[in-house]
Amino acid sequence: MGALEKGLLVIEALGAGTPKLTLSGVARRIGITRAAARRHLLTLVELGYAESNGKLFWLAPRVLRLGSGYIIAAPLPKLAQPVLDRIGERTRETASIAILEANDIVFLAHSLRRGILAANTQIGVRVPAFCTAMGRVMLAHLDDVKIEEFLEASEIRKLTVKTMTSRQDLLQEIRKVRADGYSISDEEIEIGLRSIAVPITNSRGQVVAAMSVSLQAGRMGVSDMIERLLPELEAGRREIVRLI
Amino acid sequence: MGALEKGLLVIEALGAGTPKLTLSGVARRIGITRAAARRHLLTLVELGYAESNGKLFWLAPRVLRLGSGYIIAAPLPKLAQPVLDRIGERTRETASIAILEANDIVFLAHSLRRGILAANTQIGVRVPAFCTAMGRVMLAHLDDVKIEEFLEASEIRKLTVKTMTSRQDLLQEIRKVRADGYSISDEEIEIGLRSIAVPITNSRGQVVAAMSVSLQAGRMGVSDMIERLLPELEAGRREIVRLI
DNA sequence: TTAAAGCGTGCGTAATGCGTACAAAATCTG
DNA sequence: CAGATTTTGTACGCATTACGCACGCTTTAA
Repeated sequence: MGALEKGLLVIEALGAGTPKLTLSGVARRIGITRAAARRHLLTLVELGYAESNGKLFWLAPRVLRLGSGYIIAAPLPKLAQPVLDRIGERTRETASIAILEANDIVFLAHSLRRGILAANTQIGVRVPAFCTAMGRVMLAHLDDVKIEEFLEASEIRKLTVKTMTSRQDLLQEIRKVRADGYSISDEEIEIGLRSIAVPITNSRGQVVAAMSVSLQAGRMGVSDMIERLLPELEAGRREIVRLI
Repeated sequence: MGALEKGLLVIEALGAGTPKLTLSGVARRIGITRAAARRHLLTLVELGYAESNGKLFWLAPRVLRLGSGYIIAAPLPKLAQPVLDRIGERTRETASIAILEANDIVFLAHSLRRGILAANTQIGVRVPAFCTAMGRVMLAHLDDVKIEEFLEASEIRKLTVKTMTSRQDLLQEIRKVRADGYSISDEEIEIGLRSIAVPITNSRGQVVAAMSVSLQAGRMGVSDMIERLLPELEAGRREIVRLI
């Protein structure tokens, strides 16, 4: 069913990066002929998923129905929400769960907020996995070959001066996470932001998500995080795994 | 290009309501033959947008790439963000923008949060338009016939005891909003939540979004909101309209 | 000013997706 | 509990759909 595949790729192409694209731009980006791109774009416009001025094409709000469905329908956020809220209340910090999608983590739920929340942590937001505690904790349960493939496919870039960018070091770090059972990102995403994360497994033991607590760097040091936040996360993790 | 159309409908069907659906269930819900539903579902599974155990089908995280693209790529949230932040800072309340999508409003951006935020206001979240200030302010710029059609198509239900549910009254209220140029929702969405909203127009004068300030009912009365918050919103509105 | 490269579009053809018809479950009923 | 009946999932031949080539036009470079 090629039409569906290409159409979805077109939507992804329009959603990634440049907001408005020309017909040929879309064709080039996903490697199809211009004629095909044209047919798909015109169809998407007709269906209301895209808009056009005849020259450029861009996404219409209707595509929100496609993605948001997952977040609404997914069972994990619902059953994890009370656990997140409790952790948030007990630690007075922000607790979140996220999943791995391509090279990014995607936030699915947060604890009810107390105090100011870091800017880029809202539901549906994507952050490169390689530099986040949640990302590493999910990667740690892959075998080394897969991890290397993942790192190879990732666009590794410095988000802060502290971001680890050597693929060698990252593999080493993820191996360490695998042994520890948790991961910490110390200002690697944003200066002033520290996170600690644990994996969430389904009943068959497969890692399906990660849960984290994030805080301003000034509030707690790394060793305190392990001592005070990790037990909370572990308790929450056990509870969620039981519910899944 | 029927395959694409039906495939997208299948995704929407899987995303709406029941998280897991059977093949025939999908077919029934969108009015296609079971054979067609089967082909589309199998393709979606193969492409990684859906998952299945052979009997039931559900969405895979990959669909997040489709919807989130719009929010990331849309220009409005980006250029409105500083305005929202300024309003948030000056009023010490939460400022948001949203668009109208089908029968709902969808939040696209918020001011940086100070204090506690109402639970169901995160980016991408949908709320029925008929009972929100932002929804009504966007509806007000349609003609009466369209508004009646909209109300007819909406599932009007009481979210709180204060929710206005008579289609007559709602039309009347929206007419009033049209005259006033702003709209207030007084605990119609959630007890304890008041909002005031103004429309955002593009350079051709078409209403493309709405901007609001929301607050806990205890903090400010309706007349104070008009007196103190509306001027801020108006100033922000002018600024955004200039930038569009 | 001309050449060249890039872009969007119409058209005949081959493959794709269509619905019908059948088999297998699941559900109802006496 | 067995037969009847509805409901569900699957295979196949045909018609439609989507494919890419080729053409004409626009924009960029020489």
